[in-house]
Amino acid sequence: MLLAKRKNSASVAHADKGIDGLLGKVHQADCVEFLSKLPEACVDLIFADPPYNLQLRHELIRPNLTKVDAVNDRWDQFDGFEAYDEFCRAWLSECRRVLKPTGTIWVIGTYHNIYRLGRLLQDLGFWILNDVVWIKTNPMPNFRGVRFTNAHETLLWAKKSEKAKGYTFNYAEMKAENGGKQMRSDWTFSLCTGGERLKNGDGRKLHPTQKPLEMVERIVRACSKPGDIVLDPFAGTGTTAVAAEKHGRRWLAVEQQPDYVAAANDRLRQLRRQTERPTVQ
Amino acid sequence: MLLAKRKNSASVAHADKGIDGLLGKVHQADCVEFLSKLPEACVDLIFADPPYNLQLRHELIRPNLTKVDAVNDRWDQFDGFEAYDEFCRAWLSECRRVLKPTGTIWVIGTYHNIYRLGRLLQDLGFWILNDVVWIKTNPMPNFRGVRFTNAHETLLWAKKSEKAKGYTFNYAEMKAENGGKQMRSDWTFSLCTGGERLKNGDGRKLHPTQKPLEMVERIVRACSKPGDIVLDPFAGTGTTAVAAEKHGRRWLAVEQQPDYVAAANDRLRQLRRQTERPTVQ
DNA sequence: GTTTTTCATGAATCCTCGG
DNA sequence: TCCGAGGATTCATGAAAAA
Repeated sequence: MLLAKRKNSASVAHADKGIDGLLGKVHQADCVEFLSKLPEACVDLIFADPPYNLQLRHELIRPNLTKVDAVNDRWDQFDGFEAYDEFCRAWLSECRRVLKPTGTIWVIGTYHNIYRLGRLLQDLGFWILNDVVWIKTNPMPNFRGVRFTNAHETLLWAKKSEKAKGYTFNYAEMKAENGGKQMRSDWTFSLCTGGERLKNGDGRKLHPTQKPLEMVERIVRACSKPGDIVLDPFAGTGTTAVAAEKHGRRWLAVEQQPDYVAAANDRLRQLRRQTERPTVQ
Repeated sequence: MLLAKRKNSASVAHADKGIDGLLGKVHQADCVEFLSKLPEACVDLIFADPPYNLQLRHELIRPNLTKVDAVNDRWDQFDGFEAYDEFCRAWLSECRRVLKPTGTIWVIGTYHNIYRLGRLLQDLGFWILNDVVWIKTNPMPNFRGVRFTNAHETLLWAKKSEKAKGYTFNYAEMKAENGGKQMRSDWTFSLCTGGERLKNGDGRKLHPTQKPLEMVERIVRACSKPGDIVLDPFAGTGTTAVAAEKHGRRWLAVEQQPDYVAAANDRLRQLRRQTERPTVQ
């Protein structure tokens, strides 16, 4: 099946050619199909921000009677937990295959999906190193007053297996960043807004869930070395690619939706322009 | 099997007698066996602090060459994830059975077990309302400098099913407690230490993971009403019972280990004495 | 130009009751 | 099970508009 797919695929069969030719680009492709063509054990760090399967059933109206612009994109629709689990098992398995034994993976989610992801990681043989909580300084309130304000998301950091050795953790750099004390598992960042948030032609958010660049940069700096290869299987608007490039890591990224791919490539072109010719004072 | 067990059991068969006679006591029993004898839909709130399945493989030595007193009790030993899952499926199923349709359950854990518990909750039909992170002001550092300081634990709050209605959430009280703003999903408490921490004869901690009373009190006040019935299937040293009693809730608790049961009952006797005859000024 | 006010908005599983 | 009415409900931030 997989072999047949490979032969029929229009894209280059790169399984045994290394991945040099794929680096530094956001590839428009299905994530699992793309990963299946990569050679084993070829990346050092993975950052994955998959669909959350939010299962939103109704509209939500604010107290001022405006409607909340919720995540209702096609890519977040799954036919129940089983379908979501199956999808995640597929991409996580491929991630594990392409991860070097010295590499680590990060996954982000909310209570809607993170418990499924965490258990899947463990079932697939990954070994969790930490869970980290992103504490949001400015979360959306709970308008109906029926729950606690959902003010955090969860990140999981895992190595390839219990026995895997030699993963990268830049302890000293993290300690320095935290004012001389060990970096803890609770990280505080604001939502991605303002100039950092990519907008489309109408001035509206281009992607519903763009992550704060600073947070992804911390992950890249903590868990990889300059020259390492960083992979993002759900690239979205390319935040991981930007973080990797800013810190001298090599990278490759996959994204299904063409409009996100275009936006990400624009963003990266702009970054490179700025780097070559820094802002005039 | 279960029926036979019931007949042979020394404890009273209380399945069809209500649970009034069981209230206000810490029962020494196997949790699943005890719960299986309770009638359906008889409790309003459950707080469960199950074994974490820490999977500690080696001793951990501090930089000053002292040994870390880790959780290595028999009750935290499981034969892999599968055995742990099976155990949790059993007690969570019983919890769901005895929970009223208007009731909710809280479960606490770390990355070692919380992803298994969260997914199990979802698979059993519970509906997660929030995950809450307990941010520790004074966590144990990571002595080897190979991971981030593990500075939080995770609590899950769920109702009996997606369709379940009428659960208790004392929104206004929580908002007041948080200085007039909605209570968020990140809670900061210090570890249970000092006078609150129960000690045995040697002056050593009696229980390895005694939870901060203030945190459990918040849960009791947020999610139950005076007179409601609170259940703790892993009572340990009776923190949930103390919290319930302090706030005028009825309660019942189960604990396997006789020494914990004795300590919890001592603690509750002391609380009642204080309540009857407040401290002389 | 400067300060103040208004307004928009963010990964959201966001109600209850009676007919 | 669905529908409609009643009623209770928001925080931080940045941009735009107004003073």
